[in-house]
Amino acid sequence: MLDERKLAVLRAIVEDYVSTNEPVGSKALAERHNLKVSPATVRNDMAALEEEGYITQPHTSAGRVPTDKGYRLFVDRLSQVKPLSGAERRAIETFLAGAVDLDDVVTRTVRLLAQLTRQVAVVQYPTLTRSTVRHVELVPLSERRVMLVLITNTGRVEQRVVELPEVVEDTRIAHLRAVLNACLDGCGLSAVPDLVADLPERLPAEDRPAVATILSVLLETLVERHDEKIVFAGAANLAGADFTVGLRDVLEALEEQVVLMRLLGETSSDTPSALTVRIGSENPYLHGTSIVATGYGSGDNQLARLGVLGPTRMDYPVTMGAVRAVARYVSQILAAS
Amino acid sequence: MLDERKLAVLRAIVEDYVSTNEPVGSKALAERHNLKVSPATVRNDMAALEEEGYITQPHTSAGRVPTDKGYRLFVDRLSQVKPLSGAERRAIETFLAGAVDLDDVVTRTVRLLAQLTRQVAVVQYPTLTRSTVRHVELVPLSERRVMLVLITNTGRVEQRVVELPEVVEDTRIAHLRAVLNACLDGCGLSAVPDLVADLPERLPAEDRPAVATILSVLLETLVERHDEKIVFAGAANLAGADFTVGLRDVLEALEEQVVLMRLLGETSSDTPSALTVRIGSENPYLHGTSIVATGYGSGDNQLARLGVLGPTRMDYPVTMGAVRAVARYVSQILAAS
DNA sequence: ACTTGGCACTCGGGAACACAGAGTGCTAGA
DNA sequence: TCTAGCACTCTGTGTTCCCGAGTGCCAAGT
Repeated sequence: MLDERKLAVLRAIVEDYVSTNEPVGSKALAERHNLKVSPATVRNDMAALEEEGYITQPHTSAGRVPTDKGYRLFVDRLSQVKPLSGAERRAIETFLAGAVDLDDVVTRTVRLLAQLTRQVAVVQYPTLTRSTVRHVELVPLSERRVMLVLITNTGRVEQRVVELPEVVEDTRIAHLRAVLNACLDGCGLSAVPDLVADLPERLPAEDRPAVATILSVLLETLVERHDEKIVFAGAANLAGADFTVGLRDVLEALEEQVVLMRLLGETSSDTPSALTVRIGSENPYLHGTSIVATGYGSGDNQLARLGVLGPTRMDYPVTMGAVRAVARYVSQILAAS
Repeated sequence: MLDERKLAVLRAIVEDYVSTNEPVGSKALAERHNLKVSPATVRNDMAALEEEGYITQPHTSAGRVPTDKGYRLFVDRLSQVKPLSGAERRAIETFLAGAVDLDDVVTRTVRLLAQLTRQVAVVQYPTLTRSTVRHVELVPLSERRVMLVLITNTGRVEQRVVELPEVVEDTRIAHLRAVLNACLDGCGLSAVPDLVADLPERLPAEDRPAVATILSVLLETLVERHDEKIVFAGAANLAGADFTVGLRDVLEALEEQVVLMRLLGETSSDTPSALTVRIGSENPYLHGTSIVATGYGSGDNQLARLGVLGPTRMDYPVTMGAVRAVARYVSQILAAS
């Protein structure tokens, strides 16, 4: 059905269209790529490709444009991820190495990725669920208020102000802190609910109301942050691009955490670090855009996802290379800290 | 020079143009607003207004459009801030009251403001400089690493991992923590450098290298966050608007903290809570856009600024009302926590 | 059987043009 | 000082026309 040359034609069409943003015709194709056949032959191949749904023409007597299906075939079989240049790799490394805390790592990552790909970059904050507790701190603020601070091994810090049901002395707070840390230090966050379940019973009865309140806030903190924050950067890169869907819709999606989460997709449990490419109508919400994403995190412990979003007409090999490289470096940074 | 009726004409032109986005002509003006004079008279007034530079016409034989100078006069003398409806006020209150921590307050505020004004909202994080220290925490992570956590009275938490020059026992860390808290608790952040200056000398000589390292990180934390983070929301609202400057430039400015900071402007020290309106070319960088901003914070302690950015052609009375109201409510929330 | 050159056909986009309508400035009269 | 009338000047729109890029198909060549 699709012999070698037809695939070469498809590849050429995708590459030309991506770089020129104009429907590509048979004549130009035969010239620019040395296909060693005449425009007429190319036309026949193009007709076949159109028949199969890989390309289409905007109007009669215009050049051809790849369809989503065409891009899909291109990504799957006709292209290979383009690695970054040495200079780019070094730039990434030094830029990310300057980060001072987790927030900073994420901010730098998202900006870097946006600049590198000239698309919109999207980064999900590392999930807490797989993190472990490094320290729990209780800071008395006033007689009946305590600040609960939770520090994880990824450097994340969560804090909540807890209103106590009754006055609790500082020494009792200190004791509770010691107990909590002895109990939780080094444990995975997902194990926390089980571990603290019988805690009130192991403490003096008079403390129970306060302890129960504090624990409920602690658990709430874990749950609330389960669906994690997502940030984006590079919206300015959308200004030039033309989507089949309106620019407004794209910007709205970017500010809607839930939609963005769906777009980034789930990390497939078997190959978490594989690149996911969603093209045009393959996307759950935003048709007309493509997404290149991957999981990141240290080693086998995948923490979250990052990727870029752009028009369907994007340079997939380069974008995929950038996403993969950035994911690797940020994983490295996180593992080191 | 400008009698009462001419001012009325200018007001009518601004109002009409803002609502229709089309140059407004003399005939329509005389009809829609009951000026009780004929179109011809209006034309004479318009000629005068144009002479003075308050309005202009895009081409000969098109209606008139306000200039920046015209909007300025409108804002200063011809309009009054439009208060929000009761329903809106209640909605703001309940929405902001649901915030769980400082991050959440800021996020909710910026979204709220964007939705309310249908413009891009910009909120600066409360500055640390005027905050006071509520607690300093040192958490031993390993033999030579300590996490420094700084908690302020605004609920802000800053953390840094400190690499120590030598092994320090936990008990000595605990002692240092006690000393630090005794020294700093309740003090303004700006006073911290002075307060810790002689600290190393008051401690055993063997601890000095470690103490010096920790203190330098602490001071660094204060300095680094001095220029504060700014967030925005509602970029989707830019999609419809037309700026004289390109959409791309606006989006770029929004992602550039420094530029955004300049746009929000300084809180004037004498009347910190006054509304600042910058129209078109009055803006330092982004000509063609207007900014309505104000300081916020509890009472006389102005913490930071917030505002909205939109096209010069904006509904100033409504926008100013929304900005003012949101600033008040968020100040209230912050004061309570 | 595949490739190639030739040829008629289609359609989008740009240039040239005319026209209606909105809005203006000006002048004369109330 | 305001108003009515009038001639003038634009922009935007609709029409027409034509060029050129690109196609599909067919017949001839390898």
